[in-house]
Amino acid sequence: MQFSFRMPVAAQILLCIAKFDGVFKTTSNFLASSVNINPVIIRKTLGQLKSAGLVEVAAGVGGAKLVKDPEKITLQEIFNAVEDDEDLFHIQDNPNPQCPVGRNIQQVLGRRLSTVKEHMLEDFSRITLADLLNDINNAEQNRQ
Amino acid sequence: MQFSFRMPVAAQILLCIAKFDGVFKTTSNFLASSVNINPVIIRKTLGQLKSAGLVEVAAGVGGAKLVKDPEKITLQEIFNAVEDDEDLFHIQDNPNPQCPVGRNIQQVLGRRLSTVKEHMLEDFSRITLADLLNDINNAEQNRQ
DNA sequence: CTCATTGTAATTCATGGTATTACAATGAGT
DNA sequence: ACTCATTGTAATACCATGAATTACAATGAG
Repeated sequence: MQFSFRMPVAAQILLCIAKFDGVFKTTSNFLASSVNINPVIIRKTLGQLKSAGLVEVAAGVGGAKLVKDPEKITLQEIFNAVEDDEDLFHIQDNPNPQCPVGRNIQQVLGRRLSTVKEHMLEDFSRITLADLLNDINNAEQNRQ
Repeated sequence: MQFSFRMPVAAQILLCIAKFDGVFKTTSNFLASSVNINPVIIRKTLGQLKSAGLVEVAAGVGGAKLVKDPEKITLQEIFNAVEDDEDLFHIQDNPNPQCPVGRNIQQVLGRRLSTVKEHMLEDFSRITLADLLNDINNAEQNRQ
């Protein structure tokens, strides 16, 4: 069990936009070929990133641009842009109200797990797009 | 997108076993009625918890018991018992090797995200079954 | 031996993520 | 104004997986 593609795809999209800014027009087809995923998924994701105020997309002409500096874009924003705001874990909806464990489990576990999720988001908030871009550039250098 | 029932169910099972120790025989049917889930799922989960060395199950007779004190059982153990050891996020398997972003994204994002997962597991390791049992008992008191 | 229970396999069902097709709307370039 | 590549979005199909369910042999105390 793991989270879906969404956040990693969104991150890769933003990395490409940042990396190829001014060099290539980053259309959904261009981005799709980097990620190796369907262009429609790219457009949908770009729409979510646009709603989150991270990019602007040129309808008609094509291509996307960052609205904020890579230093100002965190993985938390990216995560929130493409994932619903829901609990980390699915806790059974209808536990037995007759059972002292069942009738309290949602509240008890829910509280504990929401703290864990908050910490995860804090971790994400400390990772910026600039960090990732740096990582990519370093990895490219080491490759040679 | 969220994690499945598994870990919360496993936690509830262990809580019931701890809570009803010596009072009721905690068969899969008994546990299933507290969680309100199919008994087969309970048995499968109990099997995983047994493999992890957290409980012992009386085949034939029925009923399960904790092998360790609730203070010694952490949410991390429970999580690892029922979830595969895999990355937190699914990162695209076949990114474009021609693209400088595509050919490095797995390594770069993977490293960052595995750190986040480690932190999550550390959080889990600080929550014990005894903590949850306490939470349940407190919630029960406040209910009156 | 009996019988409730476990362990496990097999099957079905439902959900949700991803792929794909299709097409109207957009808007710079001519 | 027209063209045309591209976006935005709906609709549909497909598939993987989690959960429910059925079935039954194996277990082991009484």
